Amino acid sequence: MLYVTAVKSTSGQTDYDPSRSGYHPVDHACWKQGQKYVKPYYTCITHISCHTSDRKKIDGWFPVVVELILHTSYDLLCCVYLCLNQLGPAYLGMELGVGETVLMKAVAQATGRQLDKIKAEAQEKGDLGLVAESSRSNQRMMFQPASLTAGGVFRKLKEIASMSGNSAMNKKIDIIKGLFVACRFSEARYIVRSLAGKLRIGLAEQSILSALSQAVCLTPPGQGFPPAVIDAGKGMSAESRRAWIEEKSLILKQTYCEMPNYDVLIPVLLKEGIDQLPNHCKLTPGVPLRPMLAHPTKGVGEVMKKFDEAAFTCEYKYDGERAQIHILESGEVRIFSRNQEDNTSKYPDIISRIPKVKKDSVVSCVLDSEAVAWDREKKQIQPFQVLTTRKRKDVDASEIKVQVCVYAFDLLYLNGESLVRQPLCRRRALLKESFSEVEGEFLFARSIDSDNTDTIAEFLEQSVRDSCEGLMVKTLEKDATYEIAKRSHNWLKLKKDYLEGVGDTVDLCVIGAYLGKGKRTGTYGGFLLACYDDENEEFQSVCKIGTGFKDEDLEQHYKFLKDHILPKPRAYYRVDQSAEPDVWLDAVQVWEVKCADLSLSPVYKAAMGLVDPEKGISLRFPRFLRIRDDKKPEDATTGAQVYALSYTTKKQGV
DNA sequence: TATGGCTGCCC
DNA sequence: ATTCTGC
DNA sequence: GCAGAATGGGCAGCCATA
Repeated sequence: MLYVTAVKSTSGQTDYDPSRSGYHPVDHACWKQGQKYVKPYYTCITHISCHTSDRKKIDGWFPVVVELILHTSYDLLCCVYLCLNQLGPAYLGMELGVGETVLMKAVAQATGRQLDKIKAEAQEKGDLGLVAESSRSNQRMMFQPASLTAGGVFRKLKEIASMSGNSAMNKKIDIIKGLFVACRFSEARYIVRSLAGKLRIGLAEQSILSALSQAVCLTPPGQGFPPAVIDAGKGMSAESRRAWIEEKSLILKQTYCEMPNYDVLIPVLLKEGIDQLPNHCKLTPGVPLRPMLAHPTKGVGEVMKKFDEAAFTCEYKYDGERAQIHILESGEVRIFSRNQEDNTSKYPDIISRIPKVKKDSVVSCVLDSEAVAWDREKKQIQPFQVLTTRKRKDVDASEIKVQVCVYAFDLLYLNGESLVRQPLCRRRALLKESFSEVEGEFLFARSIDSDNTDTIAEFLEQSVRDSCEGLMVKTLEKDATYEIAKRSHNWLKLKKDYLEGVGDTVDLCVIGAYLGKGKRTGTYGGFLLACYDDENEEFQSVCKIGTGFKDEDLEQHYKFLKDHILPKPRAYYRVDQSAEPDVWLDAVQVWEVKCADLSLSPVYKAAMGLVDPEKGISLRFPRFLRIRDDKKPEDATTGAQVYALSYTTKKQGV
């Protein structure tokens, strides 16, 4: 028999719809008393997508949570992970090892269609998930496979992640094909998106946490079944109800920031309740916490306005890698990345220097710092691009070629006590009391506590001269805690390239375009840019660009450029195969583009031969500013000018 | 055993 | 990383 | 201002394949 996965409409698949008004988590659940409770996969993710606003998505998802609270906490955990598209906490390092390419192969095999056809259709639809959903499986089944459950899908994803070694890819593809065969409704769409790493349901971490809070507030766990209280907010005014949920939500969010592990959090939330959560899940050395991030700022004036009268400090913004260094009571040291990945085995050199930089008073702590490449001979900071060449796994201290200096700027935990609710001035004082500096190994981030505009502007200049990216600006007392849940971007960052009319801009010619995905389906999502090399009379690729466009800009570009499509590239285009665009374009328009830096590139061709026989120059963080209608393609920035920019400003990668 | 493509993670 | 958009 | 989703360069590590 031929099993057909294609079902266009998602309506009418079942009466189950937790997002409809008047939904009752007992009476209307997709489960009847006496049955073994199993959460179907499609009821976990599918229906969320039909909601338009975030608020509605949360409102639509929370009944699902309520239902799960009432039944099995394991399924709740699976649904949370599925909706977040995570396999587990980042520091456990589970990864699928599956991307677009492998997925397309799997879709092609499962449907018996040509890989090229799948590719083309995915480009046209801007979503491989939609292709999988609308394709018929060619798998011949003796029996129709059991329908997918949330737990079942989650276990399969973990199984895929666990595979390594010989022919692992084929085994992964087999599992994916097995999932496709069992897909109903629009499940294949979400399976594919999960595997591709972009769920795009308009609901992510913050909304999940909000929905979880709302659910445990209104339907407290642990009531037994059937529950006496379904809506604990009944009778409250809409306003006080909202405020109450918001308040409880902050508890969950703050706890999550300090213990970002749902495996731990969710069972405790269900057993102990939201109020007790902070008593059971605390900031713990050995478990990474979410780091404070910074908002970009367009100048000292904006900093002054944002921080108003509050006292603040300006620190160098070092160009390295965030390193959250944990010293456990046992003496063990662990190092985590900005995204809570475990980098401990990457930095044996940092670990071995901890005993000499920490004071004896320190038993346990969590440091916030930046690890920066350091040239020991010249005693100077090295560019970010040098840092990235370090080995990442199981590094042996004796084989390290790129040394690092740690620039510490915060202390979040000390000797059994969390400092995240302390103001920065106190945390910084404790940091300086607890550690001593060693040149080239461990230093405190350079800072000044000044509110003088000129002094700050000069400090910004100096930071750039000292190989930094600019400044981080942080209040010292007012709103100066490290409470990520209250404000995750509580610091300001000030870089020269944020200033209007300052920083490097180049005028580049559009020579190709890439078809957009997701919300950019139907227009170009990115473009290939080139400089003009007057020496060889050729256009040399410099970078791709995909940000800085208003929606309106994208529309305009699409309409204008469609009349300049070429069947094949001009003979005088220099483009690496790996950057080949979906659509070649005639060199007719020049764009002004801003960047933060220049880099030595194995892919892009600008200034090739000038800077290196094999490598060209590319841009770091390129973004679109505007069309330069006043410039002809031959007036674009030249390869020589790009080269000049790279060394006159002592740009780092080059 | 060497290489090249893909993936995930830094920024 | 940067940037834009809807709320 | 927040949350989410578009998109950038470039590296090591891993796997498939020559």
